[in-house]
Amino acid sequence: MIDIRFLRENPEAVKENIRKKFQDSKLPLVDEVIALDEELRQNKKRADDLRANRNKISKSIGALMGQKKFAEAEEAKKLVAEQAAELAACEAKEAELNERVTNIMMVIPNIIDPSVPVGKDDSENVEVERFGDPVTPDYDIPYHTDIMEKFAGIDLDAARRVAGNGFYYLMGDIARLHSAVLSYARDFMIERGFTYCIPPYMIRAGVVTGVMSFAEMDAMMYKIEGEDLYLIGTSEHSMIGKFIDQIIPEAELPYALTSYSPCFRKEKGAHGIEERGVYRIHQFEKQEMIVVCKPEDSVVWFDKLWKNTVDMFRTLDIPVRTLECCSGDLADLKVKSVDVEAWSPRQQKYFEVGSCSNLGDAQARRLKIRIKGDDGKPYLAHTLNNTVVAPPRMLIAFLENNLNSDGSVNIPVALRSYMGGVEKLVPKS
RNA sequence: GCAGAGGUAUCGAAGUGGUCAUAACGGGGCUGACUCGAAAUCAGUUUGUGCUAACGCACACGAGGGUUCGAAUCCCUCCCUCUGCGCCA
Repeated sequence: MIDIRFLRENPEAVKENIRKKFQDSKLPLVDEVIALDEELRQNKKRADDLRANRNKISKSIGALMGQKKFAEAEEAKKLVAEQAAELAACEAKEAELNERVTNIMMVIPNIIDPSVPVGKDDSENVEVERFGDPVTPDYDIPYHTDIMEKFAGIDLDAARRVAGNGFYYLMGDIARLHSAVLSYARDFMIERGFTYCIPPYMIRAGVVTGVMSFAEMDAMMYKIEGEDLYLIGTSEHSMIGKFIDQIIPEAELPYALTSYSPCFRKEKGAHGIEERGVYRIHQFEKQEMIVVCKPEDSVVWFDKLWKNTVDMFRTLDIPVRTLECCSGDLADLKVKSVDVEAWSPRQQKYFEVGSCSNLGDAQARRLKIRIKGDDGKPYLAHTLNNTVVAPPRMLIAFLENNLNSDGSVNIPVALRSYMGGVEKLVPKS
């Protein structure tokens, strides 16, 4: 959500931004919202004047009653009654205009960073940098569930009976590997100065609508029957929700937090939920990082954030690359975003394991996350978020890249202390 | 889950239908005076949002409705906190 004052003063810049995102159908909304906003302000002025007048008269009634001038008080009451209908009409109009303006502002995309490459869709995303050699071994890399099954590490049949498609049982060494990766990722981020958090895994509707659009909510969120609660789709939801309506003293910033949570997603309409395995599933776990900072610091934080993920994957001997989201593929709330992708030797391509986003002040404006400056004036914060690691999807990359020709899986040095000291996992069959 | 008490600015807290609402009183913060400096003392200052060229005006007393000329105050619904009892990892 952008500042309507900015839109009012720079309609051409907002239109240019819409064109860059290939959303030309939204172009008329700019002039429409300017006109509606003008009408809203005029209407508001009139309503304010009517309220001011009513307040004035009401106050005088109090004085008249005190002096026992009841007849005059009755006269004054009539004056208020005369304008009551107009005020009611104004207030109804105000509410309606307000809603229309907000609805439009919600779909006007955030102003993208000048560095974002212009492109129509995900096919035009731009590889930024590769880290590590994407090696292709001379032996076959099996499908990830087949690797897991060699370790008696996954039971999808039982999961389907118990919960349906999109769920999994991880077992034995594979389950331990899953927990080890999360524990390692947690400590990795703590060492880099982030504060570890465990947030609520359910949030109220009021928080949900604050952190995502209605369409996203419908496609992603599971609702608890009979309660005003939703299962979180990522800890970002409850972590950003933590700051709703807060005015944060400047001295406390930045908040650099790393949070763990299970994530629940309906994946309604998403491609791939039918695919066998743990690539796209209804439930997974994630170590996340989020930053709330001063506006001038968000650009620097953005680079620090994605580098953390790259570094973490490199310590686990997984080749990765960063892929910059082009203008057309960038979600409307985001200023800039890069995906971290891991190399899949089986598929001979990189696939997404994390996403780093700078939301600018758009999320803060919706959620009223403000900073109190030294001069006492509050201003909007900037927010960022990034995936540290999200297993079990991450295990696909881990297993494929650390698999040996004999079917054993290397445990990188960094992870060994979390795996009881073993250097490699040897299959059971 | 039941019963009782409560939710007012940065904190504590008064206000229970109008002349006590930017909000008493107290603490804290900031500015200044005194001081070599500090403490103490004294004086001033200290909510947010929207609209306005400005003066100002409006809105907000947990949230949302209602009654009223007028609501922090009365009524309804919901949320949260505390205390006790019950239940429970």
